[in-house]
Amino acid sequence: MQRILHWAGQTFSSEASPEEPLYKVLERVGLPAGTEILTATTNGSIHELQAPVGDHVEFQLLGWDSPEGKYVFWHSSAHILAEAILSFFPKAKLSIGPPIENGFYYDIDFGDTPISPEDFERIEQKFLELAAQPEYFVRKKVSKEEALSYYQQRENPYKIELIQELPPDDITFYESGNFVDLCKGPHLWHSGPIRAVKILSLAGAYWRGDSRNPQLTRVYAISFPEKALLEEYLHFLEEAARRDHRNLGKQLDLFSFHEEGPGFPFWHPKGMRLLTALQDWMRAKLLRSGYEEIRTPIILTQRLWEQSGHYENYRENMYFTTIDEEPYAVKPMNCPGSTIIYRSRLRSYRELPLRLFEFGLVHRHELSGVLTGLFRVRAFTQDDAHIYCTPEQIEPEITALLQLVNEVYEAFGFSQREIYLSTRPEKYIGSLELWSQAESALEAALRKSGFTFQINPGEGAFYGPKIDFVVRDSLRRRWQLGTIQLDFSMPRRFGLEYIGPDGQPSTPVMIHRAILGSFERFIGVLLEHTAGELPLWLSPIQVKVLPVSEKFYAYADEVGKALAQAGIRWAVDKTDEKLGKKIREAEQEKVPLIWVVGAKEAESGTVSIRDRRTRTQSEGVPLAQAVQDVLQASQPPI
RNA sequence: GCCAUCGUAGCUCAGUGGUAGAGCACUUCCUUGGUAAGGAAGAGGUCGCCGGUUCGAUCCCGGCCGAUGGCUCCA
Repeated sequence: MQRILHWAGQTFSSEASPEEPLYKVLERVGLPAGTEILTATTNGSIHELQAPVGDHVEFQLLGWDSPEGKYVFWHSSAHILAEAILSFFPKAKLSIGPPIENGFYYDIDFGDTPISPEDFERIEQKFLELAAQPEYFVRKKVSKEEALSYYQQRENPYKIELIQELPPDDITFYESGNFVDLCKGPHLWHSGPIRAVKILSLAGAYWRGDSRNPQLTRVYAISFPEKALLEEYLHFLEEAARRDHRNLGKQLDLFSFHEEGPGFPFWHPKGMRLLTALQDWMRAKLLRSGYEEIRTPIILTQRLWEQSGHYENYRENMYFTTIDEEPYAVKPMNCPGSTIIYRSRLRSYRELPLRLFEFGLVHRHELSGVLTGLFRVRAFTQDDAHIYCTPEQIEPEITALLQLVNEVYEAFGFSQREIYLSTRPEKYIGSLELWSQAESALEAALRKSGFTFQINPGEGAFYGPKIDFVVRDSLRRRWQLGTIQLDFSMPRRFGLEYIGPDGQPSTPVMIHRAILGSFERFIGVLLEHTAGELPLWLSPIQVKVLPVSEKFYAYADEVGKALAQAGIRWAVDKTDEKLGKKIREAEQEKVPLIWVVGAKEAESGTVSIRDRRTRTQSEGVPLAQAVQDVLQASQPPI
């Protein structure tokens, strides 16, 4: 039978019998089987190189560049890692070891002899020795009894549990070297291409992700076909660490965290300048887009949260207090407050859509172990809004919202975006008719706006479908920011109504939406995206004035006054240091514009500008013109 | 909350069973300087908190607090 192979844009063909393994076919036509070519797909599913070709005709051959190649590569690496670990920890019990987005892990019960980071080096060395032999991955079909008795001998309850849940006629072991593991595959033909490995970290992980189960040790690692690729990856990790917003927050004196309030950020003066610049911009933009601003109380009576359903479903994450012997709760969300304003008087259909936004400060009790800088905090300010509209208005509202979201992300240079539409889950409230109307409105709006999006079937909230927005930063990391959620539940729970043209009351649809998500988290993302080099319009200090010596303080103050009058954020450095030192400090502060003033400038009423963004200098710019230039350059995007 | 690792000066970190150090920052003095660190002196720590072992603990042990990496990527 004739087989067709696709590799690197070329097509090859060869005769092969069904029993012949795929790698033999490759070798016959002179392709780099098992070195550059790691695996293959046929009809969209992975076909191992060592597997007989069977009656498949067409094969797409895949290397390191493909997700499937990496998947197989890392899956096999997990086996080698387990083998290497077992050589030092013979009593360790394996559970599962899958490939992940960046590398792979293995969850292992180390019993009484725990692994520590000091063991990493010798395990890595052992790993490379094993991989270099190389080890061939051999698939073996075994009976359920065989499989069970193998792991009963080794007293491994995890594998036994897994086997018991498997169909009896579809259990496979993979052998590689002296190592055997229960595994469905697929794997590399052999370990030869695995030439570099790094054990990254240890973490606790519950067996099957359930906190009632025993906790295993998860060993994270990553492997590569070239040492240079590992180096590159380690550089990426270093760069990510350099951009860590927690470090930048400290270095740039923006915010801090303290034992006195774990998970509650303290905003310093420069951080507040950034936060308010961001909020001012957002506020102006929303007011221009047909929104009205509201503010609702932080503490509200517990009865309200019982009515909204939060008390029942979200109590674990809420803070409670007592006022005049009555139970109250600190708001974890802004929506109930918004509905109170909605129903504060009778509403007409003529008012809809009613768009109310609130920069709402919410408090949520997050588990202590999940707190992470500004990314996961216990108090944050959402750029929240609630749109009350009729079912017919959903589509135009979503269309307008998509445009708004687009403009906002574009303003920060988040040009790579992913959009997800989540549809009706199994458990839902509201009528099927309303759901399908809403889902098709969301989809129609997305299509009309020309955005590419993915559908996550059944992933919507029980109270309505939603759209989620994910951006990629300059290091290509993914961040979920905005969300648009339709809500059929809350308007009913709170008895919201509007009077229609026929004089009869109807229930509005509520759209919850946040674009940045929370200002705190967004600032964290923005700091990592820009490595702290914020755009001029957001910089806490836009211009730093550096007098060459004490003699020019008076002129520096004059310059500062001009900046202040123009509404530009500025600072002057009056430390007793030489100019070089002041420049260095200002550069490390990541100030976009440095204005040097000395004898020449004072005399001629000019400034000498050092621009961080263009790495250029221009001397003798008249003060008035320099101020105008900054004003113009610091205009926020639309 | 659970697991692992960590917690020494404002920051970054070194160090030891016999009550502690560096660089930067800070204060003072000298210096009045032209595009990424001028010089000198000084001040600053109950070595996260509580308890235990010890003649003696920052160091060893336990608990607590906080931080970091993880904890629905399922053979």
